[in-house]
Amino acid sequence: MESGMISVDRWAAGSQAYFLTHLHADHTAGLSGAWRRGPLFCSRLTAKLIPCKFPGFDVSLLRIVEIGTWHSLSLTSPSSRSSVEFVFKAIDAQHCPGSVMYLFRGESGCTLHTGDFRWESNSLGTENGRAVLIDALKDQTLDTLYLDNTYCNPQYSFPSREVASKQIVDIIMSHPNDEVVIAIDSLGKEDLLLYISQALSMKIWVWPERLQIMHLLGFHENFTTQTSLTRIRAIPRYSFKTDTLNKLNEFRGPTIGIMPSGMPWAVARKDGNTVGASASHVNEKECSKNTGSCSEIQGLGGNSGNATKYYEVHYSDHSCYSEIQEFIELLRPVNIKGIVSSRSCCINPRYYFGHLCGPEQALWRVQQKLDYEEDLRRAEVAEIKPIADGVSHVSGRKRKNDHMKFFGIRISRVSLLGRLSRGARITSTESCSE
DNA sequence: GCGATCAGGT
DNA sequence: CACACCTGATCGC
Repeated sequence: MESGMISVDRWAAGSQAYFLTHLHADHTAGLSGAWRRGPLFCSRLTAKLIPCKFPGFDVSLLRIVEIGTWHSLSLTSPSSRSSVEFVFKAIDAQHCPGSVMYLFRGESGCTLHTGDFRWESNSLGTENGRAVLIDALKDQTLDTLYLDNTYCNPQYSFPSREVASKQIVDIIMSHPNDEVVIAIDSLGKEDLLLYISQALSMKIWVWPERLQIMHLLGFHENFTTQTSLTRIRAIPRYSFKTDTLNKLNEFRGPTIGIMPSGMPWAVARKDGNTVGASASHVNEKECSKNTGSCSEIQGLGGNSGNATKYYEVHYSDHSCYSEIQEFIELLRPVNIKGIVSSRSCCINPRYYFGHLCGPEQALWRVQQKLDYEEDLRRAEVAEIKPIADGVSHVSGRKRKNDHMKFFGIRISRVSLLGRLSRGARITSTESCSE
């Protein structure tokens, strides 16, 4: 998001406030230990990880955004030089540790930036997120939704991370004597590793820098850097290749690999057709010793020689199509912008969800509001209640250096309608890519 | 020499 | 196919 005043996951000069959703590299391009361009707003956990990720970073720039409470921000309009007030709220994005979405409310309307997020139905995190969003938006129009559209295509259907975790444990248990290698990144998949560790009552090896991250995240018992203590190791994804697996197979005994992020179920091509559809969400493959390439094993009896086997299991930290659909149906934004700019048009949110957004969605929300009023039979609900709560006041007073204020605002019916017309104008000119 | 950015790979 | 992230080349300072 670039409003001229606020940037989300963008680090070039020209903004007065910078917001970080999470610490993956594709959202921190331009950030470094030497970055000094302004206050950086992020979750408490992300703030804890930043000095490790960016040594030398000036931590006095960090502004910790507590999840679930409103924060206020006063910026200066570049054109009129007058003061512009915003309030914003962070919501757990359930993507990786510390990841959040940001909901902004100001004179120019209401904007939600999801960052990367997973919206698993029936999960506690989603229940909480839904309640927070409903409460935060009340009857207001969401003018713009910046959406994690990674899997915004009906072809993309995969199970919850809980189900995928069980599949992975099943695979490991079916190889009780083998070495196990799991590919992970510098942040994320901790819940999976914890689940495996607990299910098998076994520590998991990680490389030293990753152990440091684990300790910062509060995991002290389940991980080790001693190879002698365990047969399960998590290695960087860029090290997870046939060569590595084959060498382990050769020197440490029978080895299987697990790639918890492949896309074995179906592939949506640019022409919209599907390739390699698989209902199981688990692919068993083997590493060729000579060519270094991998081939798929058809069926269970396909064991050929001593080639290393590896499994692609779809464990995703992004929402699948049906989860994105549920999310958009909840929010009914006037405008949607995908934050993932793919070469293919297969994941354009407008293509599949155009009917759920547009200016008429503002009217939809007003109708919801009218229904709500009728239910309550109270005239006062025509105005939104003050948004400050006791918890935010306490947490705000405790920190003197973070320059945050908390206050309640009242938004009248008139200002709601004012945003309605602006939303309509935006929609007629916006395209989906940014 | 360093950082930012991009291409190409796993 | 996609993700996250590596390496290496290039550009600008």
